[in-house]
Amino acid sequence: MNEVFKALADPTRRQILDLLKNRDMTAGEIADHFHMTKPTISHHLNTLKKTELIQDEKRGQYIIYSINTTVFQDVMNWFFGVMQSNPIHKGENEK
Amino acid sequence: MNEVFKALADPTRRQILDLLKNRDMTAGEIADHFHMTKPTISHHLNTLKKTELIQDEKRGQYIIYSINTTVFQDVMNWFFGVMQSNPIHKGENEK
DNA sequence: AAAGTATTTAGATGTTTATCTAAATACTAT
DNA sequence: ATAGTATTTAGATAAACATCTAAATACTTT
Repeated sequence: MNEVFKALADPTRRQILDLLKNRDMTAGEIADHFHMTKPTISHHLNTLKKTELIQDEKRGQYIIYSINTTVFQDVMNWFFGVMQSNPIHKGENEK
Repeated sequence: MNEVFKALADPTRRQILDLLKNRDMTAGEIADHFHMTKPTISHHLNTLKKTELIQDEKRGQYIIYSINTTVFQDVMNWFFGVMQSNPIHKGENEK
């Protein structure tokens, strides 16, 4: 879970997720959207893959990346948890 | 927005938010929950404050910290955006 | 005003991380 | 098999970050 948050902390990696939400893409296509070398993007893809935020599939000489929304559920749950303050103490902010 | 994600990337800072979701706390009370020096916690509090994930209020010799859920909305919106894949292309993952 | 408590600021240090270039691997097509 | 294309691995470097100790600031109480 900590690894997921760390993965999301980088703007390039979040942009990759934004790209993949529209359609699956090869590593090269993804790299073409950035002003960075392919090895750098490959590193970011690997970071995302390790957290299972994305998955890859080899097709011929290409590797196709796609988003995996399963892990997002967990992150969302943490957010919901934080946003539901304890009602006994809620309102103290306004004092 | 990038600063918010970077702030959330540290486990100690997320734990601070977990503490503050229950009740407001002084800097000292927060620090007592961790095996770290007070300056270190102070630094984390400052990072959270800069992103407006928390706010502080001076009361006498204490400084009371509280959570600010406003910013969480923005982060949540990003997540919702990523999780709604483009329907035209959705389903290609299963191929 | 002096002493005590709460918190932050300053400065230093070791670790992690984003990025690069160069080289390696893997597949395709001639 | 050779050449070409796609992608990753390895190794290096510089910047960012978490943490510490020591010192400073600010408030309270005697």
